[in-house]
Amino acid sequence: MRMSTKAQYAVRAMVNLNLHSDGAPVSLRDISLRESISLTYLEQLFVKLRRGQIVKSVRGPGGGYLLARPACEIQVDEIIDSVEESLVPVACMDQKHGCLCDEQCVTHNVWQGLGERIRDFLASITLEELTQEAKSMSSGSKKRSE
Amino acid sequence: MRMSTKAQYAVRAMVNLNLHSDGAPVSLRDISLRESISLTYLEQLFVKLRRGQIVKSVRGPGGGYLLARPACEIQVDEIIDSVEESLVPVACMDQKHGCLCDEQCVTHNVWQGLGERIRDFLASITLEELTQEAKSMSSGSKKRSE
DNA sequence: AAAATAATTGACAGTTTTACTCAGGTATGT
DNA sequence: ACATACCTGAGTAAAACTGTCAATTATTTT
Repeated sequence: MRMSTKAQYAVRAMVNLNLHSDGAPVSLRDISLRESISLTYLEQLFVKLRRGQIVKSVRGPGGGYLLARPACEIQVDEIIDSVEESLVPVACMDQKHGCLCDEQCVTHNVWQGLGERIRDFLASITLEELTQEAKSMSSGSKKRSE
Repeated sequence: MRMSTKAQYAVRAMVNLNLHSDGAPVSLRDISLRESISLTYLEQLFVKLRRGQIVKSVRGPGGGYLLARPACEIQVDEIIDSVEESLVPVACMDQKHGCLCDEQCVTHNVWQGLGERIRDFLASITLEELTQEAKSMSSGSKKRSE
């Protein structure tokens, strides 16, 4: 079981974007420098994030990206959905076509249930919350979560 | 996010093993035929399942595999653990070493929480339950789950 | 003891996915 | 016009996945 680094980068980048935005667009170059993620790779990710209605782009000098919605309305599962193919753990159940395997899918219910749990959990976390946590981590001492 | 087919095969094979065991060992050849999984691939999986204390092997003619414990004491997460590297979704947190990334891991808590949810869910399902479900599916009509 | 069965092991190979880079292009502010 | 920064698609090296093959070891039956 594995989450792609693509998804991890996307979440990190979104937190960083939200953390350093004060109304003005944030350029990918800045995020790239701060998070040590290759600029061209970030560009790829943000194309998808834009298509997923997570961010808006502003072109030209002084341009960059803005949140498409308030951070409290952006859920982590939406970020990952934009960037990855699917959150559901097994191939047989594409959300579009449903499950193709009729009979032998004894274990189908297991994977389906698991997929639902994963989504529920990630949907329960907002970008707002993550950003707040990041703030308290950098300002306060190193470990503050527990 | 994706669960490897290896894990899926392992769970299917274990259900099939439990379904057709009546005290005597079940050979991989039988499981291979019934589940249409290559024999040599099954062999790979069962080596790991044996090391994971999920099954016991009996060599020689009439040999095969037996459950190492009663089915009600075998949890799905244990099956997957034996066969896959880790259930935790991201690389940075190996259960052995803990997380290596100190500061920048704003999203660390997210993945850790997710990993716990996944484990909790899969640990809540036993091989016994899956086998019962499989029985009712094959004896009853085709769809009985809902 | 010999033969047959079946688990056991390690090495290897084809394919797919991942994680990027590169080379351009397009829009926009100064 | 020019610099900035988004936009796009093609390409690529490395890793992981999904198996196969060959050979060995242990056990039971004859």
